[in-house]
Amino acid sequence: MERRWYLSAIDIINELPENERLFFYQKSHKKKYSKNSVIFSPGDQGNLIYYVLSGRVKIYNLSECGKEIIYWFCQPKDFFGLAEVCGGEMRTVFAEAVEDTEVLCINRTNFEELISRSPKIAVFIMRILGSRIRQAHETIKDLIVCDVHTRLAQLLIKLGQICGCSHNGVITIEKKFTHQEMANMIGATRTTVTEVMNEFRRNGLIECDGSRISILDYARLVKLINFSD
Amino acid sequence: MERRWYLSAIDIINELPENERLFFYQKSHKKKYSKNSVIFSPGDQGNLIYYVLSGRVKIYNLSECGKEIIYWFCQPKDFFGLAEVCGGEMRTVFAEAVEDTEVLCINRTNFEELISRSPKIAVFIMRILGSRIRQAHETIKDLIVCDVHTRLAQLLIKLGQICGCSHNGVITIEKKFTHQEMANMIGATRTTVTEVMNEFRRNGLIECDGSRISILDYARLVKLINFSD
DNA sequence: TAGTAACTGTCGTCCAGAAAACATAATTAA
DNA sequence: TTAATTATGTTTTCTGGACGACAGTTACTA
Repeated sequence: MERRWYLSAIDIINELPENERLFFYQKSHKKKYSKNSVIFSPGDQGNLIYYVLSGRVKIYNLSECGKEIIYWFCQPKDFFGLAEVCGGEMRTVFAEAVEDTEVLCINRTNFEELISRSPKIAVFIMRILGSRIRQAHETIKDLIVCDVHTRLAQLLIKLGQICGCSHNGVITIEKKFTHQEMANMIGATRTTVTEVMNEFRRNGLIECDGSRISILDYARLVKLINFSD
Repeated sequence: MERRWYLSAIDIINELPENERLFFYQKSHKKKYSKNSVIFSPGDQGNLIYYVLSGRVKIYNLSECGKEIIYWFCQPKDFFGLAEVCGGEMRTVFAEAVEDTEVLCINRTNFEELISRSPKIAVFIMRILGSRIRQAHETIKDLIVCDVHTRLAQLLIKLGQICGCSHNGVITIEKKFTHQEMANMIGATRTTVTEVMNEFRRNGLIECDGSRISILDYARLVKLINFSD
């Protein structure tokens, strides 16, 4: 199982040789976005790559009827906005700061210069893109073959891996995701998520206390995934 | 709307400067696969990139219960196997020749050498990867918000764009896709696809004659998509 | 040229989960 | 502190489309 789900697979900046790292910092500039502000929207020209320094960014889309589909959340050390930059294509998704967020931006020209100076970066970026493709494929598969129970169990496990703290067997997810957000991550309705969460709780798989979710029985949650479908 | 759907967005080889193209040919070697042979499977080490010369390759996955999920078909001039190569990761999908197929292969080392000689190639490849990500995201959205009618209408339009011939208003898809294959492309069952195809036919949207599908009323098919959801 | 295999057409049955509609917390703002 | 949001809990109805089961067609292949 891949560790960092919808996130980039590697902390590229810190794996870079010293001089490339410096060059990256030189060529990028810092920007700040306050909570709930939109960083880019579908239709915008995709000329910037973003690297998260602090905060959290939601990558999502809206259907014609207003339903939100969340593809992933970006945390510090993640890149976003990569997919459209090389062709200068239009954005097809929204990026929105869900907390006050600081990012580094680098524009297309500088990015391409960076690549030509250090092909190693290109390879890193391709790894990130590759990992995103694999993730998206897995999501497609899950939407087709798994029911909501399974998708939610999977989501909990993934969230646990990304932003959970393990403490004698119990994994606690501190960052609060609302049922609505979880629903939008797995393509379900809020009500169904509420129901299934409570079912999981009644069965002793998880425990919810206001601001956090605890995975009590990781093993059984995993089993739930494998024996579905 | 993007023209070349699940396919790569550009004919990279022929956009390349002469000497890089030659270098590409030098460093790659030709392989042949007969119809129905598997090129790679999940779990294989992903050390090769493939470029299709002739034939057709299906990129797909199988769920635990044996259901096939088709991500795309590769045609001549398409790359596949890109996503795992830069990290040398394991394959997570199947690639299978659905016709007798000839490909050029290039291994990781040579590929990285190629990139370092010509950063332009890296940019091209990133464009392909980016386009795949966008496509995958659209598929995810469609699975979540659209019903089978809409997804099938969309599929027909896309197939028309990729392998259709236009002839005074009628777009004919010569390449035969079975209902089962179409179902596996949109995450539906074969029976439902059969039913909806017949409904489309009864409504004068399409016409099926043995080996080909004709789109009679493209405009109405498009309208069907936009007024759903 | 039959015989088998792979597609297509059509029907019932059934159920996961969407949709709608409220009631009740729990936060946030003012 | 109180109003106004925003999040959760629950129940009831309704339906798209999966699933299973066959019969009829077309197309390989031997």
